[in-house]
Amino acid sequence: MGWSKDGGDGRKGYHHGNLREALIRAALHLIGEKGPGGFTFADAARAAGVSSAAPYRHFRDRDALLADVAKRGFELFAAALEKAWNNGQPNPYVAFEAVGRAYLAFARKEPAHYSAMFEAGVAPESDPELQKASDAAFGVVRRASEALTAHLPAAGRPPALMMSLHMWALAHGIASLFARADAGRRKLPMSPEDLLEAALLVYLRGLGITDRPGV
Amino acid sequence: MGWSKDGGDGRKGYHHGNLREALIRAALHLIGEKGPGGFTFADAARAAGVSSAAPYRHFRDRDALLADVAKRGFELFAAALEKAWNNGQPNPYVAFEAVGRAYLAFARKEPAHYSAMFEAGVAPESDPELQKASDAAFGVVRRASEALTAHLPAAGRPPALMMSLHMWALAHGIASLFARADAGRRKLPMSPEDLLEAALLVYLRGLGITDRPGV
DNA sequence: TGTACATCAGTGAACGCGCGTTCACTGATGTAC
DNA sequence: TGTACATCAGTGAACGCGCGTTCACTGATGTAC
Repeated sequence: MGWSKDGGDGRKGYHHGNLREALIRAALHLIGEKGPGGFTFADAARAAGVSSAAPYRHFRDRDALLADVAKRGFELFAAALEKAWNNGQPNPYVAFEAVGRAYLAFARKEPAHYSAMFEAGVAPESDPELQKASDAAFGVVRRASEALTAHLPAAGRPPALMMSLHMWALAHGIASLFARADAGRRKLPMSPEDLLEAALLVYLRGLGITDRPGV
Repeated sequence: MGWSKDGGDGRKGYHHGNLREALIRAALHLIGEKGPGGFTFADAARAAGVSSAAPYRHFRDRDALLADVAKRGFELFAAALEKAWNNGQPNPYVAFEAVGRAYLAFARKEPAHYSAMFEAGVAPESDPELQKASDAAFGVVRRASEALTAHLPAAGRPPALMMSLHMWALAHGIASLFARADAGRRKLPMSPEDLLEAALLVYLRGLGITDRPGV
């Protein structure tokens, strides 16, 4: 709807004006509706109000468009996590919880980005920019883990890398099983956010982080 | 290969003999190669050495076949977890770890089943048998969690349902991110099994389960 | 300021292809008597 | 034991459809002078 010929996208007659952006938005819409598999180049062109040959001016093929969607997704994701982390304010414990909630919120609010990022089979190594964006997102979790474990006695301190992988996997598992938008979602007798927060609480207690440190 | 006309499947001339099974095996092979999206009814028929109209004698459509694959996947999955749990022997702690390893092993050894179960958008509620098989698999984790928490003082004892959801999400997250077979797999500086075992260790310590109980 | 020209970003027609699905059909199998 | 018949599980030809991709083309835009 929004992106056809007469939409507010700056389409000016023969030239679209911003077809690249319009195609990406169309892709997001289609992926959101039918999953990463049920999105075609031709469909995206149609949604953008343009001939089926036009997308080739902007993307090598369908996979190139998908990779671009994944890349942008990781950039948005990294920004959302970074914002939630908020430099560890007011304290690392509270900020870490906020990161977890931001993770789930992203999966729920941006299902198309999320599935392009994690379920479309796009290899992060396939594109340096994609890799970079993906690393940036994980980097937030990693730094947050480092901040949280920094005050523990060095002797039994867990590796921050390991902790961040645990948290990433946990959040991803909860998002994939219980917070996804499509029919595959499992029923849950509580909110995904509560489930994640409870797990975080137990996990941190297991690490010896028993209450809000610092301030 | 194995399932064409002259394979060892009991094909006897005009009648295939066991086309239903052959189609399911073909589907598993194709999903394993190209993902749940990249599998077609026509392809499955071809792989089974049969005309493209033949599958309609056994499955209403493509989705019905996919649902069947998911159902069988859950049945195998439940059996594998059950076997690993081994009635909590030699003790619940060791047995629980074995369940976690079995979870990852299944995702790795049966990628086609796994993605049909969790990533193909098949709704567990769509078929009572599918739902039952799915519940059975989760039931193993749930019972294992109950056995592990049984010895804790009733006062601060965590709900076994919550614990089992945490473990399920954790194992699923690790499997999805790091143990999948396709291009989407993330690199990991350790084995998925080690990562899961370490997380389990921390989590159980957080619950107050500090060492192997019982015996 | 106007004009000529290069470049860009679209068109639209065409192609081959494989998929899903239907249809009347027919070979093989099982069973009643 | 043999035969007639019903049923089952396939065939193969046909259809409409949408996709991906290529092609020569052309309208719009920007710029040198």
